[in-house]
Amino acid sequence: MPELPEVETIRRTLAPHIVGRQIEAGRVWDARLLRRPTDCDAFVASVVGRTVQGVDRRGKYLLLRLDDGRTWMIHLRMSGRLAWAALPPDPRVVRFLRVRVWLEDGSAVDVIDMRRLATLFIIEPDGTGAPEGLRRLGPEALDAEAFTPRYLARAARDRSVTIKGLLLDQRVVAGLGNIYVDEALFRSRIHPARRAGDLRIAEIRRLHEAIRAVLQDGIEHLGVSFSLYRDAEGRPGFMSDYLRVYGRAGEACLTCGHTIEATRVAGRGTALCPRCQRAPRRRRLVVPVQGVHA
DNA sequence: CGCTTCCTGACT
DNA sequence: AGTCAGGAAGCG
Repeated sequence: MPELPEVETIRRTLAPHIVGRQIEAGRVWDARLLRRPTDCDAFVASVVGRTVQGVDRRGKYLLLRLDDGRTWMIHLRMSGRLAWAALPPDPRVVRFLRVRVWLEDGSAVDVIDMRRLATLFIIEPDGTGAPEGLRRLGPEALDAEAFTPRYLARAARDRSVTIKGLLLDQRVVAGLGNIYVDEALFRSRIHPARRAGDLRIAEIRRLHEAIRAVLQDGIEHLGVSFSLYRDAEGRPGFMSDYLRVYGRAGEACLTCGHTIEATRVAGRGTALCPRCQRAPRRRRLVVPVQGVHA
């Protein structure tokens, strides 16, 4: 579920409650979320007694820095939530409570996940135990030094993948997901099924700017809450009100009035305005007959 | 590179 | 009953 703006919002709302506090106890209800270590007791033992020194984010990964140099890494995937709770768990979500740690002040932090797709790792100070995905992450989408139009142009050059597929690849740029990719492509007037290598430099520049703008908008509006997403204090985001194509199939384009279309690109549900986002040139299936004139 | 899998729930 | 869902890893 959560993409960069949602994970960043969770980070900001969780940090004040957990940084500087010691974890006194922990409980795991579903070991399927544990990736390293995979054993419940071993996992609990590695966090109990630790003080959280900071909460960082890389792409969609949350990184809780522990005082022994290790890192508790959480990826929320599709339906995961991270919630700070000063009270007993909300009865509506208690059936989805998978992991809970108690802090020294009596509050708790819950990992809630209906679909059980979220993953938890303990990473050693030297990086041992980090998942491939974290190690091979591309530059942060909002890092103006690393993620530049020039970088994006190089990443796209000669690539036959669709531009949407390229942007969803976390090795290329870290933090984008299905919603913000569709929004960035709409704002830059680029059709998601265009081949990445076919984009002109002016389009790459527009796209780069649109990516930054839409992510900043997302953070400013505390993320998109279609159903389950909430920040660490249980509040929904209101970026949904500012989406221009995602979730608006069948409605009128806010720019030109044409009906927003739902299709499938890069294996994902995709929303676009067929008038504002010009379709890719059809690939020529037949080689044209060679010249007949002398 | 695209397709499948990991899960559960909501919707058609 | 079948399809789809905001993610990513693993397969061929």
